[in-house]
Amino acid sequence: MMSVRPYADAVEKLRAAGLRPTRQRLALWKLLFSGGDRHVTAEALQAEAAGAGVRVSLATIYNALHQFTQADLLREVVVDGAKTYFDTNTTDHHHFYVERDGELMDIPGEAVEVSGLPATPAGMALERVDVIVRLRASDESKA
Amino acid sequence: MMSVRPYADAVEKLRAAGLRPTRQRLALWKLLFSGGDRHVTAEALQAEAAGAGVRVSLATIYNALHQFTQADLLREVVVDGAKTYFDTNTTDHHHFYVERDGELMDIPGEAVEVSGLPATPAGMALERVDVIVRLRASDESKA
DNA sequence: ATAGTTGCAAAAGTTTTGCATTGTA
DNA sequence: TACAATGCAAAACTTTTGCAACTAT
Repeated sequence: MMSVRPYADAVEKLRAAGLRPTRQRLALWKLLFSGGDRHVTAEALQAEAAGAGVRVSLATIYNALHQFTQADLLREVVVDGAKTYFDTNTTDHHHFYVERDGELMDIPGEAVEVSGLPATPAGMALERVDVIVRLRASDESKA
Repeated sequence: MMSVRPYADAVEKLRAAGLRPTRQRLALWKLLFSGGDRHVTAEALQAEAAGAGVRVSLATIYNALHQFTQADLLREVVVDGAKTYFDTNTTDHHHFYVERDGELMDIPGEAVEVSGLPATPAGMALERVDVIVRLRASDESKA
């Protein structure tokens, strides 16, 4: 018979990824995938979990984030040397990045086209093309 | 009268940037700008300096790299959360990145065009558009 | 002589690791 | 019960900071 518990989806998706549906992974899953697309850092996710009454160690958060990434449930986004962002949107897309706030926004991938790229060097295969549009508040008094 | 010492250019460029042409900065300058375009990490640059018989502390390397960056003599490139790269090419251009080797290659900027980007959000000004083409060795046995 | 620089070591920050404990199946 | 996952604390790393000693002008 079919389960009617919440998380039924999550349980199956985790199993499909070869990951046991543990309490922690389910809690993180819910935080990550309940709303729309999200961009989180390990630290922010831990704070959220804590706010939701779930105690998860940072080590476990990192473990889960990397496991989810390997299972193609998350995508790592590199925009700032200081912090690693994980994106719940794993489809082909790009990013706006507001350096001052550390805020990331998706740019749908279908619209964007990059032309004029040279051929991939011999012996190399194209893995992915990342476009990062860096923004600053236009009313910043300086610069 | 005109100086015929090596570094004459460097001395002037540093002065123009408001930086004293100290022994360390001149040595780093030479390492950075003697060849063609280069992509270096702080650690790699220190190793190079050491190999050239110049002892410079990592702290000084970081100081110099950031000062050069502020003076628009270098450009910071973010491709990997673990390490910060500095690029001696400050003109508008993009990058190939081979994750496995941590190798960066320039893609001339004139050729590349990014189209279909949505309008910059209200109150925001466009700072820069970075295109990173991630590559992997095509003969990698796995994945 | 003065003010900017350097070097060191220690601090700060993020991410990873090792191992005993716990929980899932 | 067995094996994977967790949590903690400590380690590993890169980058930054503070301050005494040094050096360019």
